[in-house]
Amino acid sequence: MKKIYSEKEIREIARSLIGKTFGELNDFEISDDDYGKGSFGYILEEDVYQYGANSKSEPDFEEAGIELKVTPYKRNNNGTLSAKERLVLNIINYMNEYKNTFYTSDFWNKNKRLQIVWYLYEPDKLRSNFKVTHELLFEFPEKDLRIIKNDWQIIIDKIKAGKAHEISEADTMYLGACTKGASSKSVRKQPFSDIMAKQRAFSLKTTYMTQLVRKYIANEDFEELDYSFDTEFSFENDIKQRLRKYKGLSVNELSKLFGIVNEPKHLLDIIISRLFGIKGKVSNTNEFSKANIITKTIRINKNNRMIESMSFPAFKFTEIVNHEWEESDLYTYFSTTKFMFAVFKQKDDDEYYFEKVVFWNMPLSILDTELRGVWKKTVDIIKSGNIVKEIKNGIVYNNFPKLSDNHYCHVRPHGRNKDDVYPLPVPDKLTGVVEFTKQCFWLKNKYIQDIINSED
DNA sequence: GCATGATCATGC
DNA sequence: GCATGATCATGC
Repeated sequence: MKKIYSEKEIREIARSLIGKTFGELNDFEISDDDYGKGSFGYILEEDVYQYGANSKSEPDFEEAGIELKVTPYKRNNNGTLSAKERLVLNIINYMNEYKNTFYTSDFWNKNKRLQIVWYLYEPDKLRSNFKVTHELLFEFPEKDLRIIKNDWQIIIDKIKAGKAHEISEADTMYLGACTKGASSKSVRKQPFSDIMAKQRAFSLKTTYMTQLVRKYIANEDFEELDYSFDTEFSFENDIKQRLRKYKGLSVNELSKLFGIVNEPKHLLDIIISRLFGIKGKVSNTNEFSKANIITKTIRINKNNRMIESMSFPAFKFTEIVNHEWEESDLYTYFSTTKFMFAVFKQKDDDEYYFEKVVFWNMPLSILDTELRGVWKKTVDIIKSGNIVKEIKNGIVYNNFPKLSDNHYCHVRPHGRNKDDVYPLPVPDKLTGVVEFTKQCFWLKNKYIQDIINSED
């Protein structure tokens, strides 16, 4: 028989879990090998709360209107805490969800109140020894809810446009649509296109969950952006609006305006921070962190050209060869990261002037084709050990995909200097070296330029 | 002016 | 000391 809990009872039980391991909470003797992905949730459902199965679109505790979630966090090498995963919520029913408004949606019905149970993930421990450490009855703060409503609408608009198969987690800020299913072949029908779309679930992004962990577990504070709540509110438009008044001001004028002395290399970055009226980096603010928005400054020279391609974190040769595409760092990075490009344009006086900001994320259609190809080629080269092409005048030429090979993406060095290396899984055939200058994937300047030109 | 390798500068 | 965003240097 189904048990009915009041909110108070739910909370009391959640509190009673703190300090216990999953091994202690589990009635049956599950061997450690049998702890699967969902087993901690299962233990709470079956052994702790014993509420049994319920109808899918209702929250776990229907009468109290509370959904139960168990989720891991981890301690990083530098001592900070992070969420280990996104928080996966209900599967998106493409055929129905679009008929709803936000407040009648399956998402809202099921997830408006979340009883979160946190456990500490420790890589060296058996899973049965993972311990529950914190709990929280979570409701979305009003400021977040405005953004989440907007996120929900972005996902719905893609379904309505017959583009459910093009939905990317990076389309939205806090509420993502992550893939869910046994494999990438888990697909389902969508209402306005014959193309089968990957099965996806609403989820709170890993970065959003990390902020919750840092706020509620580590008790940290973050600088918050001050943005307006217009009726037509969207975060991106609000940011663009407030930056518009600085358009046409030179770097020099902006430096004076914000009292920046000298001309450090990251001057543009500082200016952007000051444009937002914050002390630290824009990307460290509450909003940008939660939404996983990375800022990049772009300079367009007076001949209307973006000189430099765009670099990203270096990859490890030994790790990149061990991943399938969909679990690779490159795929993860571009399928979950949104960018804010701050564009500065050079005029005839050689000075750079603030132009605009452009929000962008990599379309899946390019990520899954072009970037995948470049990534695959790179992996194959590393695996074969066929890395160095020739050494001429002390310059080491390699076989990695070149700028001229692909309109979107290529590979180039990225370290302090060429002696800044990572180990190779296979020694280089030509030279026999067992480590090589750090490399990263770059996005081609012309591709980025097309993106920023297509706006405004 | 472009392609590609190499390196700088800052923050943590 | 290292990771990362950003930019430089050289040869064609």
